[in-house]
Amino acid sequence: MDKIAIEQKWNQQWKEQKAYSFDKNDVKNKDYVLEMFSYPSGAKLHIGHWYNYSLSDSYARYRVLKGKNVYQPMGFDSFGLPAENYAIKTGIHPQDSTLKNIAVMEKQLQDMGALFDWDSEIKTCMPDYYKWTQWMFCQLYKNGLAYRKKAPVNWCDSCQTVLANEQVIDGKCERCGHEVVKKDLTQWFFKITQYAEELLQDLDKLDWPEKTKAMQRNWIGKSVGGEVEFTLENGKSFRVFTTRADTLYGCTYVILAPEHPLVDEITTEENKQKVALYKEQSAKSSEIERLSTAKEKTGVFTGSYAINPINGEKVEVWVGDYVLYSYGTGAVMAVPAHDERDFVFAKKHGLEIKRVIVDPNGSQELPFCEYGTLVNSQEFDGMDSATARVEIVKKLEKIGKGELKTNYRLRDWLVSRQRYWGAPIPIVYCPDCGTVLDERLPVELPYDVNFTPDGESPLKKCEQFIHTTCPKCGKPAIREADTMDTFVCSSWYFLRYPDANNDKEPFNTEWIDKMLPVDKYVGGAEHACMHLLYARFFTKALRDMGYLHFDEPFLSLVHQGTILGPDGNKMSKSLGNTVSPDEYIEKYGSDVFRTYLAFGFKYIEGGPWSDDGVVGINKWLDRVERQVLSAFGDYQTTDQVGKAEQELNRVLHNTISHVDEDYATFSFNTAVARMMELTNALAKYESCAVKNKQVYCNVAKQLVIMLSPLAPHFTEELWHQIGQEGFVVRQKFPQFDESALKVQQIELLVQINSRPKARIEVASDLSNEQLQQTALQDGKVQEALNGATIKKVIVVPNKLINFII
RNA sequence: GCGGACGUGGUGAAAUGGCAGACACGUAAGUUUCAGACGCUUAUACUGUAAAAGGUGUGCAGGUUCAAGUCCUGUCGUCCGCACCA
Repeated sequence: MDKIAIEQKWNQQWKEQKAYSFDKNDVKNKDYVLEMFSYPSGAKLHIGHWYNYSLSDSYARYRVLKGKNVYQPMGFDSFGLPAENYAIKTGIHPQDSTLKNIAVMEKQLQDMGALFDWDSEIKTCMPDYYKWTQWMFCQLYKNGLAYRKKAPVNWCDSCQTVLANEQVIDGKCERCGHEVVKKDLTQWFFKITQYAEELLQDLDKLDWPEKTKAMQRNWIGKSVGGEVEFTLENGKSFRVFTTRADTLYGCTYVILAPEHPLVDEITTEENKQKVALYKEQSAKSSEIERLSTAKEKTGVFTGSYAINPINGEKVEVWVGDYVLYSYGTGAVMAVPAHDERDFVFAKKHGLEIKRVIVDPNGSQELPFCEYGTLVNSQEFDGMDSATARVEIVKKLEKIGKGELKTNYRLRDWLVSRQRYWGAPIPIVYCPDCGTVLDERLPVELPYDVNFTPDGESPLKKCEQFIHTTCPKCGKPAIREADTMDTFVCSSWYFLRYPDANNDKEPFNTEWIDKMLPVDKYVGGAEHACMHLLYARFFTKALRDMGYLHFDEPFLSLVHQGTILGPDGNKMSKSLGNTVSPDEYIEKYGSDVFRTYLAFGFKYIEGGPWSDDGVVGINKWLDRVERQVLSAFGDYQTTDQVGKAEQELNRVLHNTISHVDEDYATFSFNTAVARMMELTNALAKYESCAVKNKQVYCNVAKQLVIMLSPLAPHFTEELWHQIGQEGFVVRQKFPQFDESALKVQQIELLVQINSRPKARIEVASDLSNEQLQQTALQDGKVQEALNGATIKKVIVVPNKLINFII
């Protein structure tokens, strides 16, 4: 068979005759299989795309064979920085390059032979989509989940622009290598922190890789503790957050972050210069430097004192940049005896170190950071740390100096970008009405814009865009010039797919309540704390607004592994280790390539590219073709079902049960191995002089069906060559018959003291006693036993018998 | 430092606690062919032997078990994520 020539034929016939399409009238039986949509940055599909999309499609096809009504959409995440940067470099407009890339990728994805539902295709850069992305912004704004505030962001002085976090690599600009600094700018945020607890709790409900769940837990970073109020001499007060209130009696000083607003207020005259200098220095140092654990702990004394509320002791107030203003309260109580950082700091600056916890193991060493028993803590002496960390806060609560408190490391999501190629933020600034939401959607992104970076949003210089009228009062007003992070677009696309052509609303609530959640989501692990977290946040926020009625978007998640370059490094143009799928597709066709990707790697692990096995897969498919055609050819037949037929059937059903499970768990490599075994069994049966046509043809047919998820064109062609009706995708996955696995004779391993000694042929239905008798009669066994006394006999049915002597 | 995963032939990799290396690639020999390609057959962990028998083998060291790649403890190494989060 010319595997390449038949591809176009079947792609066309499938399309024309609607070989498969999702049935909207059978939603109860729906199976929403989704792959993370792609970013059309390059012109063509790379190996990673093939690995993700073709094998997820194999899973989808498997589910169809299992009788599910599979919905598998496809689209493009088409806003974003790469297209804009490409435009800056070449002058080609991002929209032109993006749409051109999409056209090529669409063609390739169609040729792949996947079951994508093209009727619900999405392109996030088109107004009919981003209109609703803007609508999402409006809903979040109206519900207090979108707000604007001044915040430090990544700034590259050389490119004169703000950078996304992803663009900052080791503290440097990805594009020019210039050091990135923090700059205070007024930015838009989404209040994801409001959902921190639920985002954490609901992870337990999800069938996701443990690692991904762990990463999200870590990212959300819940810590339970208490806030303690310290009063200053001037009467003002501030709070610190601590998870170790049990060590409060050991607090010998407190530290404020340099950005803490109280710093200037409380610094005494003689310390002013020193503190100002320190603040300036820490502001200048890069984030990387400041957060480095290796960095020396620096700080200066403000000259002021605060009162420890638990014992009235006067402690020094310091400023130190190892305290982060963005976490907790931006202030920390220092307990040098029981915290490593405070210990180092106290040693360096000659501050008091006071032990209040004793090591249950008796060690005198400091710092001691574990739980222990309290000392020097008045009425709490003798109490264990776990109890005291709660009891001490409770006491403070009574005197109004503290409360139990839970903190999260998760920060609100900064969504504004000073960039052109994104969805405009639907906000208008009116001289009279102030900040006004603009619900005259879409707020269209203008085409003619000078997007050369100069430190300002490109849209700011676009007169026709920036000048508008106030939606409230109608007077002239100015538009927000920032666009939204592309992660906003991808935070809800899975909700749009099932209702992609709805021009009245982003989606119909009743309909997506039936279509969602996604049953199987497949995509890279790199999105663990970004896309996957944002999408969960959107789902919960929309649920609370009443637009949908489920809690989680993706019930089950699979990460495909990464295909690396042949040298074991990540494929990249700069390393020159990229491998193009095209040459393989041209030489062998997409089916061989898909099947090789299935067989050559453990799906969830990936690994370095090697094409050693491609030829082998090509050979195997040729073998399959020969065997299947041979089964439907001419030979001497019989109606008898003898040993050979039983054996062929046994292998068939063994294959069915394994392949079924393997497809379900994305273990494509072992599924192929089992089908190779079946092919070998067919070859063996072929050599029989007289054959049972019915048995033989049936096995061949079932093999074609089982193979079809991996090699759809090839199996379709075979299916018709052997005179079968209808399309393969409309067949049923073979039914497993356990009784076919039974054989009359089995080979039993005889062990003596767990050492293998002999193998004997026995009937499979013997009782344990009969087995034992049979085994003992065997010459080799007798020889090995040599008359010894048998103490114990262990029988593993159909496998082995073990004599302990 | 914290969290997650992994460690098996020349290579990709298999193994519900039950014969480690399935299935392939590669390699070697044979066969088919005018020849090559393709196909087919056989062999292929290490050691040992004329051949057997035997012995040793899943990073390392222990443990549980009749039986451990698999379970437990410790240890070394690799990869990934987070990291001054109070």
